Amino acid sequence: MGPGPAGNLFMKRTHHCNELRPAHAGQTVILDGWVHSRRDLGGLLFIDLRDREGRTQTVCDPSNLAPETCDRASRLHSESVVRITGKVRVRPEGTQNSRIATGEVEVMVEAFEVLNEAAILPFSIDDPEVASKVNEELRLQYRYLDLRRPEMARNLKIRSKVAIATRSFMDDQGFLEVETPTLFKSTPEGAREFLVPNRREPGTFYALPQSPQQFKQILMVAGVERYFQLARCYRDEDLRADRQPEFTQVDIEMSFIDREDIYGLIEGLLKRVWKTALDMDIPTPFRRISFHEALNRWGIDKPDTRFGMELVDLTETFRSSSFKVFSGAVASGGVVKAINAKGMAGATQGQIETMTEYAKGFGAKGLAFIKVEGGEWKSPIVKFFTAAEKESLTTTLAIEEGDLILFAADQWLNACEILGKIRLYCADVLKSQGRLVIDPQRFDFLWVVDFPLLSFDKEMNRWYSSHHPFTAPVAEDIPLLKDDPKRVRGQHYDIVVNGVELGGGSIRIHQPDVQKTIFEEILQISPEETRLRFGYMLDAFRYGAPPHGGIALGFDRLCAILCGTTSIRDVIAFPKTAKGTCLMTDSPGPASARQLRDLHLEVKAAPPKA
RNA sequence: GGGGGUGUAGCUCAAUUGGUUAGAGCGCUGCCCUGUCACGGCAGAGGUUACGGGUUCGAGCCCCGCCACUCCCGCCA
Repeated sequence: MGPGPAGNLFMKRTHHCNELRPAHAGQTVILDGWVHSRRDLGGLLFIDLRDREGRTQTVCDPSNLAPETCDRASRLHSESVVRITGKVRVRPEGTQNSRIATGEVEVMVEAFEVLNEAAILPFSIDDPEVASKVNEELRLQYRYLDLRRPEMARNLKIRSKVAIATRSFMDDQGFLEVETPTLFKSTPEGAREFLVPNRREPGTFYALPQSPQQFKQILMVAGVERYFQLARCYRDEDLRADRQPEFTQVDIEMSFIDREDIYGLIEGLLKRVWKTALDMDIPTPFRRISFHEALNRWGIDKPDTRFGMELVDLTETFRSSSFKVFSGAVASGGVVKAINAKGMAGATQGQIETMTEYAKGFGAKGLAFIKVEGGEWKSPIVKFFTAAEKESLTTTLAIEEGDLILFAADQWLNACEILGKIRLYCADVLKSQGRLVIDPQRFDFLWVVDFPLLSFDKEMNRWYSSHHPFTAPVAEDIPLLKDDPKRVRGQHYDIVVNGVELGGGSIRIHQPDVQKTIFEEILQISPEETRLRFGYMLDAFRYGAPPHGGIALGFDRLCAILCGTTSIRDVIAFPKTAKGTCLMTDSPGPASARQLRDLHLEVKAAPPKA
């Protein structure tokens, strides 16, 4: 054995595991890392050493190494941490491995030190095929092992690069990064909040912010002019693949600007991010689509435009049809729309049923469809159609053998949303059958604009803000506010990529009279209540508020898209499960009696069994 | 709160219509092996079929309950 552990005490690694090349041949190096795999040929023994950067093959050759050392090496477990000292050499002819970057060389082990012996692993992490299929429950419990997998390490690296690129870009653009409190106050609107009891005054609570929305507007009044923050946000709502109880936003606000400034800024930011993370040049400016067009053509306010199957309007075709389901819908002010799911005539009973359930979820009675199979239209409703109606369908929907036509006859918004949902379902089915292939390198960015400022709540019989009450109306629509609120467009915008809502924002109201109209006349909130809920903001706006606007991007979703995953859990180091628990730390957990007493809290529900 | 999916060896999965002692690959243990890189060969250990009930002569499989993970709806201004 070479230099003992004592001799190595202050010797650090000389290279990382993705660094050595033929040019290093002859050098004595020290590598630190994890035992990725071990191949014991009886005499020769290969140990692949892995660190964050990559892998290097090391070789124990019994002809120039003490038997005792070889013996110790042969008993190394996977994932033990070792420090290896040895001499770099070019691999013998024919034994190079072109699949790893260091595959032309190897390190002849002279000595090694076990820094930490790994126990037998709960799951293997050296085979990406197997590891990627391991139950997520186990991966989350042993997250530190999961994160060692090259794929997860890559995701962490991309996330870091994107965060740094964002800060660098925003700095270049003259923005200040300002931190805002995470101990905030409870606000009645919006998502359910996490509450933090206040020890100093019994019965009072902080709330964790759903977003820094109010602080960033106050910062504009404070004269910051250009603010951004990678802000942690908290929402106590049920989880999804793309929603965690705590998540990160790229939060941005600017003064003295209009919508175009935001579009240009975000296009520049995303250009920089895509270049940094994927070395891709994305074309700008992005396409802009009105809310109305998005619903009308794709049936959703965040359209995935990477494939067709667009909605077609058939209202005029069926206005006076003898098929009362269609003509009746038109007569009561609705529309008839359809999509052509090309190649889905073979849809199973179960698939048709799933789609029918979607339609029923929107209040429809059923789902009309036509399967074009064997040269004929197979459908329960086609017998009601005239020759002219069939002719019109064939033309407008470009019907061919193998198509599946799906109809919605309802009020415009509902009909659009039904088909929008079904369109996405059909795309999923076709994708799983390999009949719809989307280039993973394709990114369809677009702005959705001209959202309605207000929506009507039928049950409460009143208007409410589609976005939030500080969203400015489009200037030319302000006269409509009192007479025709429905037609007022907000200066709100969403940025969408591949059907994912990446972020949204708006130009805010900075004129007190418009704000007063919105609160008191449109939203019907009393001056007293307005004062209570938004008092400090309205106060701030009295002392010189610049016109301003901003946007927030979902940073986790952004990273997920860049990493090619659909679950943001894959780009968060320590995510929560769908029930909001952490399987590694076993949180949340009960509080001690002492803690509760200090906080003046009494727990009524039985604590979960310890 | 509601609906769907999954749960069998450490991991990934099998197990015919409810029928003998629940199998395979990887991993693990032991032995052999000097150019492997998913090394190879031989042998071996390893199971409360998530958990609790029920039906049955007999349950991994059927029924009821429950737990965990996951996807979706509601929810997320």
